[in-house]
Parts: sequence; C-alpha cells; structure tokens
Amino acid sequence: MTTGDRQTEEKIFEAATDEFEENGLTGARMQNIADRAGMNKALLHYYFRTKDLLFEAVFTKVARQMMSKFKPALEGNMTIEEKIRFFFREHISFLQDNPRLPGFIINEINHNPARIKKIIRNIDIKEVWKNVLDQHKDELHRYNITEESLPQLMTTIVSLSVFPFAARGIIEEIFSNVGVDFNSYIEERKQYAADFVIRSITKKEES
Amino acid sequence: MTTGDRQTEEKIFEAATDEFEENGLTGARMQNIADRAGMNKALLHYYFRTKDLLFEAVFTKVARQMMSKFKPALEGNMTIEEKIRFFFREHISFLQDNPRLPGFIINEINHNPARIKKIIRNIDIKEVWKNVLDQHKDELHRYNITEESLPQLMTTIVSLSVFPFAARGIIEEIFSNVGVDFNSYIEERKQYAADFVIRSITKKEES
DNA sequence: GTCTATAGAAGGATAGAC
DNA sequence: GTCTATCCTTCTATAGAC
Repeated sequence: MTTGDRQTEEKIFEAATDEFEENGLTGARMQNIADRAGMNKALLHYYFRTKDLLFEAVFTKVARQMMSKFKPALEGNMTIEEKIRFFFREHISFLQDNPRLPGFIINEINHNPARIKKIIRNIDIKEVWKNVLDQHKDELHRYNITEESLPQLMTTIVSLSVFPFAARGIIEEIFSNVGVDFNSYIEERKQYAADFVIRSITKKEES
Repeated sequence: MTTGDRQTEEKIFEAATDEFEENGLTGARMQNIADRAGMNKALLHYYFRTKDLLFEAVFTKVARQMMSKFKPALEGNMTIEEKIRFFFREHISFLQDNPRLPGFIINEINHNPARIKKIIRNIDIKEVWKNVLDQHKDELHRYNITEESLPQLMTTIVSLSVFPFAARGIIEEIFSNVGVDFNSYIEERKQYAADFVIRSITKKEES
C-alpha cells in the first residue's frame, strides 16, 4: 500500500467522521462525504465497501477514544480528590476539542445499542472496578462511599462533564437569554464540577 | 370532525412518536409508522401532509412536555432544599415513564438546533430567572450561590437527572458486568442525587 | 487507484377508486 | 375518510474505462 492510499483512506475517514457526527448514520450521505473529502463516491466504496462498514469504522474509533479518556483517572496513582480534579480538567478539555462526540455517541447508542456493547465487551470492567475499590479502600471508607453507591458517584461525575456538551443546543439557547456565554461556562466548569463533587463527598453528616 | 378522525389522528401521532423516538427523523420510515398505527401510508399524508410536518408535531409536543416538567420546581412555593428533592423525585419519575425522551431530544437538537430554539423562544427565560433570584435571595446568599454560579448549579441538577437516561445503553452494559440493575439504580437515584446536591451546597468551606 | 455513468432499491408523496 | 397502485426522487452500490 502506497502513501497515496493511506492519505486517501485517511481523508475519507475524516470526512466521514464529520458527516456522521453532524447527521448520524441515517442522515449522513455518501455523496456529502465524497464532497468533503474532495473525491467521488465510488472511492468510498473502494476503500470501505459499504456505508455501514464506514460508519462502523468511525464509530469504533471515536467510542474507543472516548472510553480511553476515563482510564488515566481510574488507574492513575493519585488520591480520589486528585483524580476527580484531574478527570474534570482533562475530560472537559478533551470535549472542548471534540464537542460533537457526546451527542454523536448518545444518538447512536439509542438507535443501535448493540454497536457500543461490542466495544465495551473488550474492556475488563470487573478488573477496573476491583482496582478502584482496592486502591482507594481507606479513602472510600473515610468518605462513606460504599461499593453499592459507587455506581451513583461514577455516573454523577461523568454526567457533570458530558451532559453540557450533549445538550449544548438547549443550554446555549437558554443561556443567551440571560447573557451567559457557553464557552466561558464550560471553561469554568472544570473547576466548578470538581469543587462541587468534592464538597459533597467530604461533607460530614450532621447528627 | 368526527370522533373517528380524532382517533385516527391520535393513532398516527402515537405510532409516529414511537417510531421517531426509536429511529430519529432520518431513520424513521413512514411505512413503519403506518404499520404501527395499523393503517396505510397514504393516511399519514392525509392527516399530516409530510414526514417533516409529522415530526415537527411530535417533537413540539414532547419538547414542551419535557420543558413543562421544570416549571413546578422553579416556581413552586418551597425552600431550595425542598425544590431540589421535589425536582429529582418528580423528574426522574417522569423519565421512568418516558425513558426515550432524553435521547430523542438530544439527538434532534444536535442535528437541527433551530427546532428547539423556536420552542424555547416561547418561554420567558428572563422572567423565570428573575423569579428564582428574587424568591430565594436569602437562601442563595446563605448557600454562597451567586447569580454567576447559578447556571452551573442548574445544569448540574439537570445533568444528574437526565444523563443516565440519555446514556442508558452504555451505562446498562457497564453495570451488567458488575451486577448492577439499571432500574434499581434509577429508583435509588431520586434520593441519591438530591442528597448529593444538598450536601454540596450546604457544605461550609474550611478556612 | 481514481474517475464517469448508471443500475437498482428504497422511500416519500400523490392520484384516483370506493 | 380510507384504501391500492404508482410515480418520482434520492441514495447506495457497482460496472467499466482510464
């Protein structure tokens, strides 16, 4: 395979990523992808055979990318507080560079849950889970976080980072009415969300 | 217009809601809607003229329904703490009955932001905003919530309720690996999310 | 490997009978 | 108001030249 091939394949892949992110699988058009890539439709089929296979390639890539962003915060050698701050800083920065990913992935998992399941099966969730519990045993106990409540905390943290991007269209419109800028809001959020979560888990219950 | 008409129109509307929620505007098929409603395609056009107008009708209805669910918690005569508990209880219950709404709305606003903007323009956001600030002046001050940080708090609260439903496909798959049931998780969440938020805003800063 | 031209299927929309 | 039959556009996919 020559350098020319690789470049062509890459161009198609990038054009397809844009088109699929904007329009979803069913809304995307092979003709649009060809136009974006500056070539003709026939070449897309030469390299990827069908629309569905091209989509599969794109979706697998971005879903893996998204998943991989959770790893450092789960496995790193930091305290829970540090991990929470690290996660919001890094993950929101990643989403600032890829603001359409959340909507794209949410859309697809709702229309075809099987596609994401295949990808998740390649991750050893049990192992990751066990690691978190073992590594932070003392801290979790100190914060009153039990194994049973960990799913609630985890989804809470992810919600705070991902949801604003997924719902951007609504949020931006509502904010515009009260003079709030979405980008500034997102930039502030790295700090706000981390503080918010840490305050909550460190709060001592009143008797 | 006879009773028969109304029933037919309603049947179409419900079938269309299901089909659009599952497949989105571009993925939905008029033939499928006709099948679900137990009639033929031509009738859909007789009542709603085009696919896009039918979609518009469905989307407007469910988006308004979703929006209206925020009103009682924003305008009611309760303390902030009571409103937070009330919101999570009522809103998550509503989503338990309509679990596909978040994904459906997020999908559409990402592909066609204009559609939701038209609906939001009919709400006087400034007025709602002003009401919250006026009505809870003392409480907000006591909790250290400023007008500037209110957007962060509001989106935080909504995230915690809506996101799990939007990302259900992923969450369910991950949970299945560690033996967590999605429905129980959601039921618990009404309490967990409320406690989580209230702990965070009532925490006194250490000096 | 890349292009033009076109096949062939799918899907939205309408005509016209009842 | 409801149905069957069909039109016509759109879109994926392929054939075949270069």
